Amino acid sequence: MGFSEKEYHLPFFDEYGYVRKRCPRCGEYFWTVNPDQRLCGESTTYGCADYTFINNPPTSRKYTLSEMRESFLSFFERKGHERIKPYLLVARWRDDLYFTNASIIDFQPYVTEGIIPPPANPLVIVQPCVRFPDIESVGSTFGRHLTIFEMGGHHAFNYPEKQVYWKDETIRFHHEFVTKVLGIKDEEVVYKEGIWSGGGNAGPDVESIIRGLEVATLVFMKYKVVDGKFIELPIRTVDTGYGIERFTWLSQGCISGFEAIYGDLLEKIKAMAGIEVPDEKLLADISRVSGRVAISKTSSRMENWRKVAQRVGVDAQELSRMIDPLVDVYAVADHTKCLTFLLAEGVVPSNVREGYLTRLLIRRTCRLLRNLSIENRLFDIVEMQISFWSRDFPHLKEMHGEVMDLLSIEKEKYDETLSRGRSLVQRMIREHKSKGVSEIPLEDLVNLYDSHGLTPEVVGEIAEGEGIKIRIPENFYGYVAERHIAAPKKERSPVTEGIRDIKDEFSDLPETRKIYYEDAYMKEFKAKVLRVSGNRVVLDKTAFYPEGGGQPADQGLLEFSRVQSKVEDVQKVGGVIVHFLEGAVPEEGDEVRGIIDWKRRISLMRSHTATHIIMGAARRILGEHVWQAGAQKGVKQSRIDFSHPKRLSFEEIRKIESLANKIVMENRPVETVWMPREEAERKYGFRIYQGGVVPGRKIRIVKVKDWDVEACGGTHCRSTGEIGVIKIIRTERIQDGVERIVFSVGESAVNAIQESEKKISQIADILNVPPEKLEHTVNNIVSELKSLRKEKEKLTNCLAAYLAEKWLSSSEEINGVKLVSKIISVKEADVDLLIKVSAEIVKREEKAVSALICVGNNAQLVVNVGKEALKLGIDARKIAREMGLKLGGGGSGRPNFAQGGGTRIEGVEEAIEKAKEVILSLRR
RNA sequence: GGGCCGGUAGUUCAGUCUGGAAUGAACGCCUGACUUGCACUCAGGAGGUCGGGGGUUCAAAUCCCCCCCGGUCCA
Repeated sequence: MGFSEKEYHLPFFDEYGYVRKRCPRCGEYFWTVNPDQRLCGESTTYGCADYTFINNPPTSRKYTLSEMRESFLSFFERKGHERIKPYLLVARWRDDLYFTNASIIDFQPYVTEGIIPPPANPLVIVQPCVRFPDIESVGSTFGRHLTIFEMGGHHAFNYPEKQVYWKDETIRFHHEFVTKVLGIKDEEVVYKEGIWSGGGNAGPDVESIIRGLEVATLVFMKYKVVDGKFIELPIRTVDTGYGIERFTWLSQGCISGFEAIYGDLLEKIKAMAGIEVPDEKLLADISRVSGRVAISKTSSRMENWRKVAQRVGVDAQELSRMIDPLVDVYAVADHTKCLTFLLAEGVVPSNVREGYLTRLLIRRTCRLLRNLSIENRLFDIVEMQISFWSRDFPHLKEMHGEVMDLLSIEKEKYDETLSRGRSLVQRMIREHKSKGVSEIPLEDLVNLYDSHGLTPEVVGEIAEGEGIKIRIPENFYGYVAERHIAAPKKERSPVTEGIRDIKDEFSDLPETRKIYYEDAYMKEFKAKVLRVSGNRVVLDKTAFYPEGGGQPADQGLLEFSRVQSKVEDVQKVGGVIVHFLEGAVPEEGDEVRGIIDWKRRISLMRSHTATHIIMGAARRILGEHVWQAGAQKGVKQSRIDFSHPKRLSFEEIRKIESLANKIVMENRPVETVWMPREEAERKYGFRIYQGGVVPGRKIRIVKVKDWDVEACGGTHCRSTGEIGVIKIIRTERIQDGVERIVFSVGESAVNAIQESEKKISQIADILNVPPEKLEHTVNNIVSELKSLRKEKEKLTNCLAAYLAEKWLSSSEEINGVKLVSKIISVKEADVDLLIKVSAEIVKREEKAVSALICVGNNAQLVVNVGKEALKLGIDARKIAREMGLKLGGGGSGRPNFAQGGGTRIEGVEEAIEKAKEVILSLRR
């Protein structure tokens, strides 16, 4: 779907003499002031242009990143925009993506959907962004792709009743910035038409191309995409993205964006790795054509080098050898910055979500460093990144300790994975070698990567040392991905079905007045019935808390015309609260009395406030990386999940518990206030979003005095003392990097303590010792058990030797072998003993065959054949099988030893006879 | 959230597919011999609820189900 010329044909273009053209190579429309220009001028894989700013910048001077950022911000400030502080890298206020990957993300969906007003309008922001999809390209594209970068955005939100500015002004602002502030000539600036869509929104966009490099995208968001159709949005948003790093590179005209961004930091990494910088002129030539590089799942780095080599006129292999180390250094600079910023925000590397992406980044960095033979410098480089970026981002310094801790834990895990993997691969290789296979099959490579995290490169290294070949197909990762897709998908039943059913049913009703927010201690209330539908009742106001924020719904009674019905469940549908009754229902218009099950409700309130207290305690004991990852309150037990890289130690749990109870005992006030979202964010930071996304223009802030502040919709105690006591029951590990604390409060906590006390005292009673001597006694018992077991073993051996001797003396000679056959009751000897006796017999008499049956509820038999008897052709398996059949079962084993059995115990005599028969028949 | 791999001696692991004695292997540990001493070597020894619980079976480390713990890939 494309937009017509009308969408892009702005007064600005006519005024400045721009003409519209279509690029014959890439097929895109663009605007230029140069009537002779044929191609669009963007350096892409189509080859419409090269970077012509290398060693020849178009700006009037060189800018550092910091200067460029400031120029951008202050220009738009002068143009009436308010400067806004950047948001977090981890988009914790959204559930549809992990990282902030554009400046507009900060204002979606609440501002763009019109739920809350923007913090300023128009506004300007420089937002650090993280993007993982292009990670493969970082380095090879000389700075066009980065995993972490700063996006400058000036945004205007146009409401039907209030227009700020739209397309023409936006392009004029951009043009003035690049020409007047940066000093780039008009004719250098090409505008390319485009369509932007993302996050459910879409609109036309204009990309700004200067000397081959796309430096900014000006998006005019005016549609919502629903079922593939564009629907006009009431609020039209100017969404611009200026690549601050790209502008900086452009202004410096250096070899790559990395020189421009990192300066001496890059030089230090180069020096560490001892990089021989290739010929400057050749390097510049490569950089100029690097816009053609596009690495993806279908095109490898080598393929791209072939393209570049062809243009520059060198051998592709040679080019790769020369330039790969430098490209790796570029990627290291980028990745270490990114991981430093992420860890500084408290992201815990794990196997899920943003934690997993962070883990990937760290592991990738380690591999790059290994390529460069400076694996041991990871921490040095991160140190350098922290001090380098602290100038502009002071929080990095504050989080220095946390960053290093998280990183070293993760590094250790990776090292363990690798060394585990190494021995695994070695064993695998030796097995292959012993079978005469000279190449590791693809299946094994996939398995090693998928199940053990070993990349084919790592496997190759080990294989080389073992002298075995491996062949890595070019599309290895694509192949692995395909296998994942092939896995069958499971159908999931929609749990919200019931809710969806009633959604429309009550949508015409006014919002229910929430008494539980006005007075959380209201136990009874009077209200009017607005709607009754089946067992579902809606009132004009209610003190029943509907399920939400991990707090279960209230229960209780609804009383009307001297009838009481049980309130089973309470749900919120939009702003309407629906009560689910059991039994009789009132009439619409009735006056009813609601009675809350207060014992339940107060327990839940205590649990909820306790959750906030524990979060505060965990953060203080464990560190700033502690973020809530989920919570559920209950009457008996509640749980709270949070990010943390290690299992909690017993000591840590105790500290958290003690600290939490200290806060309880201090009886701190708990305050709840409603305030505008933007004000809350400004005042308390993004920490308030512990419980996840909280919709709405005004949000409810719950404050435990000088301890914890969170956006929360739950009901809370007035002061912490009401909780009584918090008892941590246990901890679990939900996922790598996510710990769960299960706890009880108040009465339930006391019950839990009493329960465990009871258990101890019961155990003490069983052992007949006072509880304080339990440990000692149990130790004694265990060691006694062990020594008794050994003793028994010894005696069994003695007994076996004795019985063997005894039974051997009553053996019968059959067909040249000495058959010892016995039927023994399980009361006299169990199978284990018989096995020993049997072994003893054939050890003593090599011509012996022992066939013993143990009879109890079933019959189990053991057959041993002595060495001499074996030579005569006697097979224990055959005897055991035949005997087993007589017992209604079967048997098997090895030629000299076999077992069998069956349930037909009356067949034991027959079985023995059968043994004799078999011996007769088997004799060669 | 889904897929895959693993849990056996203090440690690293065989054994699991194809049920039948854990004489398990190596390293480590203990005792002794050799040695001025150490290392090496040799001889001997200790060390196991086969992650837990159910089921199938005459018989389960092994097959089936559930749970716990660890690893890993993908969204």
